[in-house]
Amino acid sequence: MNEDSASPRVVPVLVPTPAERPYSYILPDGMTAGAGTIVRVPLGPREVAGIVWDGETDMVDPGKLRPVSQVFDCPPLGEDARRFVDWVAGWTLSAPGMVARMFLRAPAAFDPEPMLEGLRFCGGAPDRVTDARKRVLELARDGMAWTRSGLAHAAGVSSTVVDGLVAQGLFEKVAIPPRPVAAAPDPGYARPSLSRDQEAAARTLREKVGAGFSVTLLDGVTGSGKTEVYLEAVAAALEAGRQVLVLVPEIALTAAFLERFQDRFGAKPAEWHSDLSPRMRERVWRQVAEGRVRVVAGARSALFLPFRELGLIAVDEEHDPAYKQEDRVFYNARDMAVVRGRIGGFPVVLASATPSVETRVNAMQGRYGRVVLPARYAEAAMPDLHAVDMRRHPPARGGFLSPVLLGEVEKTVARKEQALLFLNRRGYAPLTLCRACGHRFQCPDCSGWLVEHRFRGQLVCHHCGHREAKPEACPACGTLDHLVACGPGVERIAEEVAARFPDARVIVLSSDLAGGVKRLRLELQAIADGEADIVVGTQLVAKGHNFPSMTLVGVVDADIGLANGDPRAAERTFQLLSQVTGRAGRTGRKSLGLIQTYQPDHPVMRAIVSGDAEAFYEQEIAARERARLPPFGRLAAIIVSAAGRAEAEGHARALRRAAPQAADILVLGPAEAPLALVAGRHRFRLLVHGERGSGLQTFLRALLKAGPPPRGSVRVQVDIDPQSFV
DNA sequence: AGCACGCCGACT
DNA sequence: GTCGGCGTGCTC
Repeated sequence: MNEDSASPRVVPVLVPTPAERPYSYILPDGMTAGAGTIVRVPLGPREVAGIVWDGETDMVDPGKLRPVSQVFDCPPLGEDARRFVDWVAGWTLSAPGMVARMFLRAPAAFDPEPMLEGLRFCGGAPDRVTDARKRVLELARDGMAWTRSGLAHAAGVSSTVVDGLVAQGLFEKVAIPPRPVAAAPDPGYARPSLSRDQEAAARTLREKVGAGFSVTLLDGVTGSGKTEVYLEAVAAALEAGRQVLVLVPEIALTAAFLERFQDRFGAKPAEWHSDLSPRMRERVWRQVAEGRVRVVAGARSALFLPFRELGLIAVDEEHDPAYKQEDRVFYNARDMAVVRGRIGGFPVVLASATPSVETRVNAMQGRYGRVVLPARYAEAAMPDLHAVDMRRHPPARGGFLSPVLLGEVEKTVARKEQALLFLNRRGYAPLTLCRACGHRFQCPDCSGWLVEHRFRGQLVCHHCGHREAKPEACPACGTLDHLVACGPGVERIAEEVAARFPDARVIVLSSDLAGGVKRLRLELQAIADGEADIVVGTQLVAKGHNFPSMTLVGVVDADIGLANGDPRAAERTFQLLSQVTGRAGRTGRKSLGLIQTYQPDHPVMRAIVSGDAEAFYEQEIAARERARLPPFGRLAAIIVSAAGRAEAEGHARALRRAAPQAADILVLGPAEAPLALVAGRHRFRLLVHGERGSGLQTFLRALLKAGPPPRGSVRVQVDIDPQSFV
């Protein structure tokens, strides 16, 4: 260190505030903290965790400077991770401190995990030898360290037996390192037997590992064995001594993935998702930082774990909208994974049966590599797919299932096989109205209808969580028993099915299942074990499960996602329907997919039924190119929200007026956001549409700087690459 | 993002 | 007369 010892050393520290730059702190004498070190610093009235940053410290009034209060005994955040924070902040127009905060999501993990208290046999004999004592000593004689309860348990005795022996001085106390959250995966544990196609794909991916940055689309239909293939890339990275991250859209539902991983590597990966207990969270975070965890399977936030030797990211189901985070820092984990790979100089694999248009185009234009798995693996056959024209086969009055679909359900159940009825709508009915006066139940804080959940007897808002008991009488006109449910949700479909097939075992699955993730996993396992005849579920059943005896998939309302004017609607619907119908026939039995629609001639329905995905993609890509929409052009949304409608609209208009001139960038709006009122806040939206290669972020920064600063309840958020753009 | 300070309604 | 609502402003 060549600093002038007379002047205090000042370090930049990124703290969790929306400030544009790191704050400066004094590093007290005797404290060392290089870039990446996690420290505790005073911030206003509280103390927070921050990260020592690099670069110049800001000139700041020396009287304001406060000292770093603690340097945590924790591996520092590496150079790559720091550049990643800077990049994500610049791309998303978020404050770097807010991005850094995502890396610091396990505060208790900054202190080392306490050592476990262990016991080691150090010789000698007890005063009296009993059976129980003999069993304990036999185990302990090898000189290994045991925990008190572990030793008692292994010997099949009560821990008081161990205590007795300890009291006699037969054991010495030793410290045992904390237990790893996941056993080490062994790349050679079970080499898979792959088909010729899989083998070729796996070889391509293996060759990417260790050869610097690359992105490869692994494109293969449901059941073609994508997972087995990219697990070979994982094996290669492990052999090279690198850590691996596998991103999955909804980790809570991917028990199946964990098991396949275990079959291949002899151990499960560490999991990372919002449902982890705080204790587990800390341990995973810490052990990732220490390099003790080699593989993490996680939701999008796992991208911000402190890996020290990351050498591969695989993004499973890369097209899934769940990768988009839309609060605080708006980011798409799939795209940020690519950035993380570029910074770290390692390969990224994007896997999907129905890739996003963006990724397809990137592969087509040669920016990404592409590996195709053409056929279903082994005996798994594709289901026979048909559209059911609801105009010609209408359901019975009050029902939503056509006679065609009901007939097939009946046959399936009679064969002791399983049927899945898919409807992407939770609850019983999406709208309740009064037949006497026409009153509709609306959320008091949002511009959406209240969804009836009959099982709970409630009306629920799916946007803000507001709930109220369903009344007997209409609150507007007071008429009793005249409230009617309009439209179906999964609960209502289950009711229709139960009435028609009273002896069938019906399971309803949606994210609001009581009992949380644990219960969900149990139910999914029960289905896989054949403990249900008919499953009624939302998109949550569409993702990655393997239900061996499922031979019929019925899509109750395939038109749902197509109604709005969103340019991504067709792509979304195509992906969802492909995924759902892919649940059928995964073990080679003859299987059927029926798609109920009022527009059987819609390109999406034709693509699904004919299996001609290529034609569909070509058409979608051409349409995007014509409209210069992503990835041919670039989009950003500016969302202005406020307590009052006028306030929000006024600020949005002011921003629009402040927009600088740019030849290749257009500002549209403001328009009332698709959901104008959420949780009591009114929202308006500007859409910024630029050419590819236009300096979109620079433009946005200039726009926000030129516009009035938000005041009062007004809040401004920027969403780069918005998922829904109406 | 938190957190405190500060000025206006229903209550120990 | 106080407790508490959330608007406003600041944090190296």
